Amino acid sequence: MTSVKTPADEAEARAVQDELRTRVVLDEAGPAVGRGLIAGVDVAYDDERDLVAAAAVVLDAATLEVVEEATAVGHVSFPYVPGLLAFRELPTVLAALDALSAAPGLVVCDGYGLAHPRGFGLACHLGVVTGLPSIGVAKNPFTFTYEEPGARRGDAAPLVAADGAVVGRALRTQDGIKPVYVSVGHRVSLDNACAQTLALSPRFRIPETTRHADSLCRRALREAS
DNA sequence: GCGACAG
DNA sequence: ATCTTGTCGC
Repeated sequence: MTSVKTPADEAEARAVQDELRTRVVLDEAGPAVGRGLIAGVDVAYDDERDLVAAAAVVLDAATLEVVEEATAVGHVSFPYVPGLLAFRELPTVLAALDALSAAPGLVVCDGYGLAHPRGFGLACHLGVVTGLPSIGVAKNPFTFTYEEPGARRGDAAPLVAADGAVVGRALRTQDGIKPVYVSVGHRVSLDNACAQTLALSPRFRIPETTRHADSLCRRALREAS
């Protein structure tokens, strides 16, 4: 059973990130591509009713078939503040992950990991509190910059922070389609994170894990009373 | 000081 | 994130 404390304010949230960031493990390669179980997580909001629904969908890495699904519904406990997304999403996401019958070998998050103002995005936070290998695959470049990668699937370019540090990679998952933004979460190398992302995106821009989790959390939100 | 800014 | 049908294209 894992959980995330809800900070009283933004300053406290940043302090929590600064403390937890020291626990991120970056010297492991991560699971082999195409083997084991991979979970995708995502959340949907209903600000009117103050609800948040999270979904965790587990795929067989070899076939990309769904093998298990879990959802959780809760109340919005923190506002959306760029850089503090984890405090808004993780409490419910962790509840959904806890409902799975078996721990996955990798968790794919909808957002960033190391590519973050304090080097501790959503994917790092999830990895540290669960102990599971994790990566972040975001749909937007946030505050980072990159040179346009080649036009073919698999082409990539470094994702760079304002200070010049490479914090991830802009990765083209489909020919001629806008890239996704991959960064390391916990216990996975950037090369492996990109290889995993490509393997999970054989047909669409967004990884199958995230696609399944996205549709499931929306359904869970609709069916929430 | 004023924006910009993952979801 | 969310408001949102049909439609253009492979």
